[in-house]
Amino acid sequence: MKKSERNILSINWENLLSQAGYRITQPRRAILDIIAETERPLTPVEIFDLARAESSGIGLVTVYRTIEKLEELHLVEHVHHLGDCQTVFRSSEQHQHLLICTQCGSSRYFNGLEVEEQFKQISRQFGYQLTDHWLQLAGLCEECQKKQSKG
Amino acid sequence: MKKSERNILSINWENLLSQAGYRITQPRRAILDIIAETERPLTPVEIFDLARAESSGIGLVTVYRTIEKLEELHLVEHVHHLGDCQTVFRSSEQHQHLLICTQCGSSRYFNGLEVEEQFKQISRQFGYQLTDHWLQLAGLCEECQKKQSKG
DNA sequence: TTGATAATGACATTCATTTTCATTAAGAGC
DNA sequence: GCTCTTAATGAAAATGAATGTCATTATCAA
Repeated sequence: MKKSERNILSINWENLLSQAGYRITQPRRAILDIIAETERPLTPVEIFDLARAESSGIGLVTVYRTIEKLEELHLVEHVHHLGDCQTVFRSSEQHQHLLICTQCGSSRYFNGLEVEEQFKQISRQFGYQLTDHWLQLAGLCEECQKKQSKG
Repeated sequence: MKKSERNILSINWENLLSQAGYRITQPRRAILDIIAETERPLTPVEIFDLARAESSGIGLVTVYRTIEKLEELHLVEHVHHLGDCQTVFRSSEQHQHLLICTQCGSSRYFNGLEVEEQFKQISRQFGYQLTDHWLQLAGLCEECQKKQSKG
């Protein structure tokens, strides 16, 4: 990838990693770029393959370690996709929920303030002290709906 | 486990497996019993260990294969617990959502008809054709809240 | 420019899951 | 109840993701 093409998001992540005391290295840069510019969740191995295609010599271990740090800084999060929960996608700014296409994997966040209020009520009703919730919607995106009706 | 103690649910599952053309074997029976009578999600390996404690000689492969069939008949489903999504829990009768304790894992289903209506609206709004949703709440159950305030 | 050390990648290891295959046993048909 | 087909089994091997180890390298503060 040419420097001029680099994603603004990934440059921003570099600054945040730097501020957190982590060093910015070539392998790390390649991994950041890939996650930042991909519109769908990726597995560690997928990131590894993509990174190898760009700049050879990156180790899978480095991918895991970089994901770890990005996760620690809440810049990416784990996501459900096709029965796998190790896939990684960039986080949204606030706490939001994911809407993911079952066909192409393209994903977007949405705000779910109304439903979250209901979650609290439901938990109270059963005597649970709610600490966390996991909500993810899956369906066909507009693009894939078009393709399907054509094919 | 004595025959007289066998879980009604697991006997019912036997009939459904039978009707689907699958044979009822001793190992299968032991696995059904364990899943049916456990009030929290279990990993395949946990089921394997429990089954071995009861009747020795059961293979881990058999556990995987039995889970596969139970899942195919929608009698169990995969659940999120402690960063793992290979854990298995018995399904509810209708489509319901899971409320799981982060401490002891004890789980229960709840009805979420109101929220499901909102999911449809949200998807429409973004042009997605909703096919599936994943909702899971996590928190402390009443028991674990008591223990925590004591300790 | 230098030096402390964070980060790297190759390699080894662990562990869950899948595949293979010879043997066993369920259960339908007689 | 007995026989026979074949689904199901468990041991062992294979796979593959994730983690641990360690000598070498490269970042970046001083």
